[in-house]
Amino acid sequence: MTDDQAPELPAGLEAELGWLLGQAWHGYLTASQAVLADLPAGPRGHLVLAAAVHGSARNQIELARQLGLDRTVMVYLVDDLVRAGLVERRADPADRRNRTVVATELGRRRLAGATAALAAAEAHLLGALDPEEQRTLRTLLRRVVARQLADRDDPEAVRSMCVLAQELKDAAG
Amino acid sequence: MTDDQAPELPAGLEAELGWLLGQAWHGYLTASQAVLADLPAGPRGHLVLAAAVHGSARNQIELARQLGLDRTVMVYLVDDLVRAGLVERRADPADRRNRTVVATELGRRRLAGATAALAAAEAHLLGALDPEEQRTLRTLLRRVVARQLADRDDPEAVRSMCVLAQELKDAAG
DNA sequence: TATTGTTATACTCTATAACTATA
DNA sequence: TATAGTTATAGAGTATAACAATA
Repeated sequence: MTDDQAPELPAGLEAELGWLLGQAWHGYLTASQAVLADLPAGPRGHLVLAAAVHGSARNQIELARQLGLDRTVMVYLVDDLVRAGLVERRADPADRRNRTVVATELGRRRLAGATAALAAAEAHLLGALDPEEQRTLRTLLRRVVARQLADRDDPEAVRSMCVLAQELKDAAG
Repeated sequence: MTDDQAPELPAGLEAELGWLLGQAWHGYLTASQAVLADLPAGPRGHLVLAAAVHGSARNQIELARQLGLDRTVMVYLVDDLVRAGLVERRADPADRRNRTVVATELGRRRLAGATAALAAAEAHLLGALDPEEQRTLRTLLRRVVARQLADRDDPEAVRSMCVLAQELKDAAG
């Protein structure tokens, strides 16, 4: 058992960030889908349900922006959760265009179970790291993602990256 | 500018591993696609091209297993790279079922440019972290992924996780 | 006119099965 | 029969545009 290192990979690729992120994401998807199979829309349904229980958004668009989803997929996700009786769409008296997504009592109970199951999946996924390292990984990821979200609304950031990349390409090719 | 923390997220979700991994992966995909737009098949084409240059696999199935791809998508990726003149399929005299994927001279040159461009994208993506932290993140991810790959061929691992998740669900719900 | 929610459409990615050629 | 490569097909996920209701 050489189980801590040596995933059989072409040399020079084992530290490839894209490959690492892709594999980690794929592993999370697989594990969370297996564990949340009985929840409508799987891991993304859990995300929406959790937000509904917390009640942090006044309408679906705000909810979509918070979770990094498109407003059109939010419709399908909420549809599925409504059909399962886990959330309700409530009209906003102040602005009748808004639909506030609120969790039902059943939704709250199911969220508790789903969160516990997801915790087991995450513990399994990060099983190679000790608790301190797990905290470090989450912190680093959180900072990377925070920067990303800030850049997302800043076209200048992406443009300057592409210009730099083109210069490097010209220099190398 | 509160730009280092506080991505506007429902409380309790900002440390959600699945959300963090999904956002990080999405950010990597977007950045790498922008920077590798002229490379066939984008970031995955780069992965295959890099493996071809390194010459670590004797046939397409071995290549697919190394990169964590399906053998059927490998066909499309290699097709695209062949059409662009970056790699060739060579018959293996010892076993004529095998196709060895080898890089052309043009492929080698394009890989150098693509790798440089990708490095710029990664630097931008991890710009919130200092070099030491970037190394730490890669190391932690590598260990997580290595464990995953080991588990992937071990059905017992997934099963035991699901059993534990069900127990937690029953206890919570 | 702008915004929210919704629907329809198309495109990509993925997963599966089946077919061929070799062994 | 088993394996490597390929092809075809269906499903999920995503992105875009268009539409109705409301502001």
